[in-house]
Amino acid sequence: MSLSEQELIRREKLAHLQRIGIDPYPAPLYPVSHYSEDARKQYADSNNESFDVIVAGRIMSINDKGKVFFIKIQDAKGIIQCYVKRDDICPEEDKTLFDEVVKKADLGDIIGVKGYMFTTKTGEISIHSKEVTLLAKSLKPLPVVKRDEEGNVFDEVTDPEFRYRQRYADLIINPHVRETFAKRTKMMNCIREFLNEMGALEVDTPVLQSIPGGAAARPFMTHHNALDIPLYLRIANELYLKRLVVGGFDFVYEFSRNFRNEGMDRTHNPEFTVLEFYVAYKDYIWMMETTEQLLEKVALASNGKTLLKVGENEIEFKAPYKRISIYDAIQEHTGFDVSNLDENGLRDVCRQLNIPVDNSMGKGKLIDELFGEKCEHHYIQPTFIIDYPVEMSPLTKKHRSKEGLVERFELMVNGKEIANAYTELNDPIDQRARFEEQSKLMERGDDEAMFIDYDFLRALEYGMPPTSGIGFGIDRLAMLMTNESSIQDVLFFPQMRPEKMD
RNA sequence: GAUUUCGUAGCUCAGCUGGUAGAGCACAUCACUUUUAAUGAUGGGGUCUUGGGUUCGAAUCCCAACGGAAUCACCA
Repeated sequence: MSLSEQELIRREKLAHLQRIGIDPYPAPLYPVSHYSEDARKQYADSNNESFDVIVAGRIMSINDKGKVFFIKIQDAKGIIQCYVKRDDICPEEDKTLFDEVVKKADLGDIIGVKGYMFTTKTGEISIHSKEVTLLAKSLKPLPVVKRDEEGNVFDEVTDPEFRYRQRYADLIINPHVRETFAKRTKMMNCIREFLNEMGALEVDTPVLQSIPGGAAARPFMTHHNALDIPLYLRIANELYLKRLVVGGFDFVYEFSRNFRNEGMDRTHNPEFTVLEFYVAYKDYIWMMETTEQLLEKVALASNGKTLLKVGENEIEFKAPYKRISIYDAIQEHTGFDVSNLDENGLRDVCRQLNIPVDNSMGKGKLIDELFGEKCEHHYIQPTFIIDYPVEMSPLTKKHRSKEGLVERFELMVNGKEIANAYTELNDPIDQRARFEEQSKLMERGDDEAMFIDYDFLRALEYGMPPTSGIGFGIDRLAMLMTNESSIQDVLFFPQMRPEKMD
């Protein structure tokens, strides 16, 4: 690995510091007293009455005026300016500290500053430094992003490859990235609070599964050496949470990292997070109401309001949301009433609408195609699409009154599915028949059809209470709440092709 | 996986129809004891992603590889 000129200079500085006895990576704790923001606020709140502070952070800008330095350091809460005067930090003859630590400081170095709060001539609340300590030397030059008083940003680093591969650097130089991830965490905390208050139990279920169930997708495969068996990374946790409902936990939830071996794009990453929760003695109508309440709370928690700007659109998360059956949605956007059509009739409609079809597609898949191609993208405001045909929902209970349908809804927001919920199928005989139906689809060449999980059927045979369950795409929800258009921007470390390091 | 497009200094980018590279910031040295995109002076830094080809001559044209992005396919 060859080093750039700047990297060589920094390494020489490091060696020099060590030669003169200054440890560039000291071990003892540094007694930080304030975060930058808190110090500034306390100072302003007390009518600019000074007090002592000890702060620590990364040097983001250095303004060298000779025997006076203005150094801006960034900590977890913000940036604060430190005024460093040579004769203040080195009142005696010996000016080593100033000459070696302050004068030779680099952008990116982490330092600690002891001093007191004051306001500079130009009116900036700053720290008048009395002592400066090098806490960690930075050897790699950080991209320099400058900002002026009006908030204009100069030379912003926007290269996605740099930002995703070196997220640590992205987080240092792009404050809005830190905000995005803070919002994501607020959102998850809000969901936890909401569910915990309702009496839910957060649980962990297996990631390594011998039958990848609960969804239709290609799994990642691995191998367990001791047992000498293939194992799959989970594509969903649904069947395990239902086993827990059978076991007597009435209300369980899990933030499940799922893995699907499919393509990657703006809304898909091979590993992604789904919140699933299951509530005994409820149905999908109750679940719609709960979903509305939850999303309204989430919007408030992460943005302080319910009307959010998402790309070109303004989306209102205040409950209640519109509900429309999938057949009505298809009729509305295509003009075709497909509610009474059989497989061949549906295939005909698809052909008329120029939707490519093949013979492996069953009735459910065809309806799914129609909705996906012609309807989905129209639903910008939160909308529940309800009452799906039984063929595309092998884990869902049959509709209480409508023949051939199941009690299921998907929540569409900004033209994308963000949640999927059922009144869960708890009839073990029916469930077995549905699995067998999937088996036939698999034989027909549908590589997304579900495997039969006999242990899950055994669990249902003990009796599962009537239950409603839901899965939320947490990454997509985070995209909505943070107004990001790519899943890569709401994942700290999105999947990338490995970099060649030589 | 397919198509389109991009890949020049640590960063952001120029470099027109081929004549062996420039700017700003950053960096180095100096000046300046309240600056703020500080300023002034001087200076260093690039096998132009990699490998082939065309040509007297390639950052520039052609082919391939590698990496990113967008669109499509698969999926959430």
